[in-house]
Amino acid sequence: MVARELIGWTLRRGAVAGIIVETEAYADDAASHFNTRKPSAGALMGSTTGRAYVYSIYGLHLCLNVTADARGPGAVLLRALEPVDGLDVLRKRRGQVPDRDLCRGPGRLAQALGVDLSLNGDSFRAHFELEPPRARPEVLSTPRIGISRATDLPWRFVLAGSPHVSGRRTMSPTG
DNA sequence: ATATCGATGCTCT
DNA sequence: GAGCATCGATATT
Repeated sequence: MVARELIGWTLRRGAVAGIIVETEAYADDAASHFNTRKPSAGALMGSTTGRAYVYSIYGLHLCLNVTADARGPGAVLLRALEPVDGLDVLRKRRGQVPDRDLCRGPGRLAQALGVDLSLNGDSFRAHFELEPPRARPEVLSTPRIGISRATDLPWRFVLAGSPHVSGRRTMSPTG
């Protein structure tokens, strides 16, 4: 699955870069915009590869996806990065938040990268650059977050042990 | 530390 | 008119 293989890659946009530490896969399942937003998103997810799919959610936030076909419709939602370059730009765009939260969560990530709706449908490579990981990262899979359908599918992928993944922290601090 | 809740606009029915 | 692939602030332990 493409979403899994993207973990550990470095995503660059201009002076800003971060390691992809969290993704989710959407295909032809009940939670996917391929089904729930069929007229607008369906065509993009169903018949393109390597394009940006950007949408607004809850009227306030944007989310960034890459369309990718794995013998069927699909897209990968980029949920979190570990910032590695252009921290000053990220802080400027995100405001006064802890560095850990600069790109932790899909809405934050989109804001930190300066993503806007005009990118929707463009070639992903026209706006972003991807560098492969040096070593093979340890990847965990979990159910997806923030959806109410098809919650049983383990299509969320995270870099093991990364403090930059989104979601509530349930672990003790002494680690 | 966790739990709850409101904001706000786009898309589909 | 309803429902979101969310975030940040507030209230409570």
